[in-house]
Amino acid sequence: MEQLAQFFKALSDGTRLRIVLLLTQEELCVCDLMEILGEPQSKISRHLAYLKHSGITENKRIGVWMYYRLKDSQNGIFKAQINLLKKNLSIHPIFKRDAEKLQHLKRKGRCKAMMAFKFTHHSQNRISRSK
Amino acid sequence: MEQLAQFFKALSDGTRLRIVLLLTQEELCVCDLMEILGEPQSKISRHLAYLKHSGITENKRIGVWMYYRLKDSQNGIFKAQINLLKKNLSIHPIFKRDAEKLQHLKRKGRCKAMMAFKFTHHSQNRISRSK
DNA sequence: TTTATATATTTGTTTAAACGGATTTAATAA
DNA sequence: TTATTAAATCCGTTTAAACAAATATATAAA
Repeated sequence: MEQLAQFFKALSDGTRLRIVLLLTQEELCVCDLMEILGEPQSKISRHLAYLKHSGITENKRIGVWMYYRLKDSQNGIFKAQINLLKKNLSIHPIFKRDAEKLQHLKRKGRCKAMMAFKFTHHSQNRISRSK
Repeated sequence: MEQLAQFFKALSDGTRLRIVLLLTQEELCVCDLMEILGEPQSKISRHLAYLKHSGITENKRIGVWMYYRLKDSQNGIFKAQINLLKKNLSIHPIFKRDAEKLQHLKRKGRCKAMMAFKFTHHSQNRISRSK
């Protein structure tokens, strides 16, 4: 009960809703989300921490980047509610725009790729910085 | 967007979740909800006002009683989310218990019927107090 | 009219979030 | 080692809710 209320509280903020909808497409790092949402880093990080604490997301570190995704072993009710949201919000202007920005970002190269590109042009280091 | 966030904020409180789930069964007045949830009047009223303000419920007065129901012309997304909740929460102990209490209340007579009963035994007034 | 009842609203207090900007931490490159 | 970058956390302030208890309002009964 408390868990369910907390789930809805996590969805009761516009920024978090946008993040969750984007994460239904694929896992993303903080800088991807900063770029797509146009919000400052501390704000994105704070909301991601809130989503994690609410049992909605989980994350993994890859080098300097922290990737967030919807939690695999998520509560079945959570999963169903989010799937329904995804289905119904595909035409909503804001979410649609965010999804398009994500596609654009993928085409032009995400933060990781961008950094790698930058590094290859400043030095002879490998593309991947993974540990 | 803001409307959607507000919808989820309305569902982010245990008392309001219980009220919404009960209202999926039928319209109820404040005293019914007080009895089922075992919460004080001001708390029930406050949460009902919040749900109304969030576009989830509407109400009508019948005599002294104010009946609340899920808004007929509700946002389609809201309706879908609530339907899904209803479907998935029928086995949840708290909501199940609330639903049972409601059935019991209907069998033994709701507040309106109780008051009418009381009045018929103290005077010769009609059962219905409706204007 | 006065009285009783159902509900709404106010009051005063407490707690949770939200925010931008600054700082800290962790990883890696130089 | 130092420098750089991504991300987390802290700081100080502001706003929204939650609550119980008290009071106000509306309706209908006596």
